[in-house]
Amino acid sequence: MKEMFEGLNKAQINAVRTTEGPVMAIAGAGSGKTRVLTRRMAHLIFNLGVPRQSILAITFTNKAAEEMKMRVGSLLNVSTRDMWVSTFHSMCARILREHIERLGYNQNFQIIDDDDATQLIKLILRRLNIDVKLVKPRMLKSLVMNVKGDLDAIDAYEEPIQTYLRNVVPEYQRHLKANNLVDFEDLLVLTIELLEQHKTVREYYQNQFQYILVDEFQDTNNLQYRLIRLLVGKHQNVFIVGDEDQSIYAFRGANIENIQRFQQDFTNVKPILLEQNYRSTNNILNAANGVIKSNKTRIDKTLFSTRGDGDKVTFFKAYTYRDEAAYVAETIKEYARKTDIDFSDIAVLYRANSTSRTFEESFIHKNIPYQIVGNTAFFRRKEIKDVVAYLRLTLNPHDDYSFSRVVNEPRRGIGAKTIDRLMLHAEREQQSLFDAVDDEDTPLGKTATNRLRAFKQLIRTLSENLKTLDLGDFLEFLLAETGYKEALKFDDMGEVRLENVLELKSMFVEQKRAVADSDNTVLLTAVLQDIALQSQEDERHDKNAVTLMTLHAAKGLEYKVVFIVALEQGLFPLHRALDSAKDMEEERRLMYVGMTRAMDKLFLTNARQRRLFGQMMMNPDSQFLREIDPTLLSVEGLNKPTFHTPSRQAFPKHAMLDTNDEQENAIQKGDKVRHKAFGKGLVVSVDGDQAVIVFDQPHGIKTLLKNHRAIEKV
DNA sequence: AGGCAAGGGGTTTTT
DNA sequence: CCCCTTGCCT
Repeated sequence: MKEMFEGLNKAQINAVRTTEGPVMAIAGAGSGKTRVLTRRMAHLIFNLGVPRQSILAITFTNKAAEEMKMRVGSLLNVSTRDMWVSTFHSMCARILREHIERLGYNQNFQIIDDDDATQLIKLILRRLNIDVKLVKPRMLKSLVMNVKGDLDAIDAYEEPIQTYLRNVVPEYQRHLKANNLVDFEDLLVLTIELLEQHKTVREYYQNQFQYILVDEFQDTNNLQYRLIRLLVGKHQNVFIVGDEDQSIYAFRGANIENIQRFQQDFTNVKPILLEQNYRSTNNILNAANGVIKSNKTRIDKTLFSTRGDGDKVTFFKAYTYRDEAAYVAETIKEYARKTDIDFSDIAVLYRANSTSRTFEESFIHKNIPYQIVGNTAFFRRKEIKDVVAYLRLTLNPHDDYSFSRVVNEPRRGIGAKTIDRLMLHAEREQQSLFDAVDDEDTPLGKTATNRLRAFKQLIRTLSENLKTLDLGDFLEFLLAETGYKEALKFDDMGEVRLENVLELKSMFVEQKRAVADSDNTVLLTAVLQDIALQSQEDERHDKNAVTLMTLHAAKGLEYKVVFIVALEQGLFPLHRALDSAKDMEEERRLMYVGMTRAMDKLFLTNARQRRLFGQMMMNPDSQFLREIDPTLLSVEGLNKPTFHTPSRQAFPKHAMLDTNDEQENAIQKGDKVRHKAFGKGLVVSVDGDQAVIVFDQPHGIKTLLKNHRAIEKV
């Protein structure tokens, strides 16, 4: 149909119509790639008669997948419910749910999240008598994830890490498999294993997926790349969309080189370049282009927009971090008052989650509705994780991980010692904790054994009731029977927590509507899978509120007005990236991603002083600010050239007043000081609240509390 | 068993 | 500043 190409430019139409063979679309920020992807799918289905289930589209988040399905659905007026539009992880879970028994796992496998994986690693480290102070479980966990798909990679690590990995990886995998658990990485690794080892399964999917589309290709990791290669059958109809300038997930194994690899591994790759930006005004775009240009390892491309120049990019430097937050809040209020921009058109982006707090406080203070994406993700809350553990235990009583999580939650007088002993015993006897409880020769006292048996009986009761009750009722039953609900009454946050837990009910209802199967086990497994694979973005609600989130979470989104805050060297870019060219380039791409989220107006802000890790810090401006052509900037606040003439002060005074200046004359490196006892001195360095000061002889070098009243700046 | 306080250590991004 | 561990006390 004609309207399939309506409103598309030449390059976009080309991207939609070039359906056969490998195609690589390089799509700059805001170049309408989502549009291209949805139109391409619609074109395949509607114009070319491709069955809906023959298309596999990979997106970066579940939310993006849902949106894509919805758009295709409304374009064609068909149901897209069972289309294969999903993230890599969801796709893998769907495939594994079908075939995982070939790999020796049970069909009802559960997916554990990162926190759980870290905990498990920690437990294993303890078992192996490795000091968790020497190896951080978190750190080791990410290494384990890195080598999982390719055990030979362990050789490349130095000692003692190599030995740790050699010992921990097999143990960790054994634990997961024994408990019928898979982690995020397993979803990919096991699917690859399945497809590589089972020709019939591989050919089945290769035949099914006649057309494969992959979004955000620059952020695929090596396993995901391998998966794509396995799935692309003889037809070679694979369409990738990416932009190396927006690759921001290297820490998670994303490999930009996959873009080059793609061109080598597939023959006759047709390149398509989408350079017209439909999102931002030229001032914003040029500012962003200026920043990204400093990256050496990239192919130069220049986005252009026909949206006009628009406003200049505003850079505001505040005195303190609170001033900065007050400025942002004030500015937002002004927008809301003077323009037709809604709160939901505005986003505040930062490098690290911890930055959000100050802004949150300021928004509360100024009555600005806001929502924070990600911070304490719903599904990572304790109460949710507890109930999920109960639900998992109900489905599989031999899930030791869930068992130990809730055996004493709420308190049942089963302490750490008891659990530890039980675990060791179970380990020796090669059985689950659930089974070990009934053993005659456990090294446990009578009281402990009785309490454990009562818990075991509780799990049995839950399992039985799951068969008969409606899922919603079952949840209520569980909360009552386990005593969890009762315990919440004594919790300060109990009411909210109970509400959170009961939200699961609506997920049950939804799942029931989506899945024809009414078997509770199947439904519950599906809900638990959704919970495990839910991403931060997926939980965004679209109420009329300013959105606060990390730059990473902003990927793929756009807002009329965007603030990028805390632009200080050391914070963004992060100090740990400063001495690595590679990391710096990734930071810069992150900045680029952030800037290109803005449609109409971009604010860049920072503060001279910031409270960080409990200390006052003074950091210079982020170097990214210097990488922007000054003619595109409108400078306000402390750096404003005319700042000292109050009449021309662009920013409301109250933004500056609404703060407590904690130390107007904080001592810095290079300052000359006078000490009551030691006389004149020169500050050579400042570390937290301490300063190293060189005094005249005979006193010499001293480290002193910099704010002490004995010291004064001269 | 469990609660509480003190102390130490680390601070990024997340499917 | 916050999280986790540890050790002491009940």
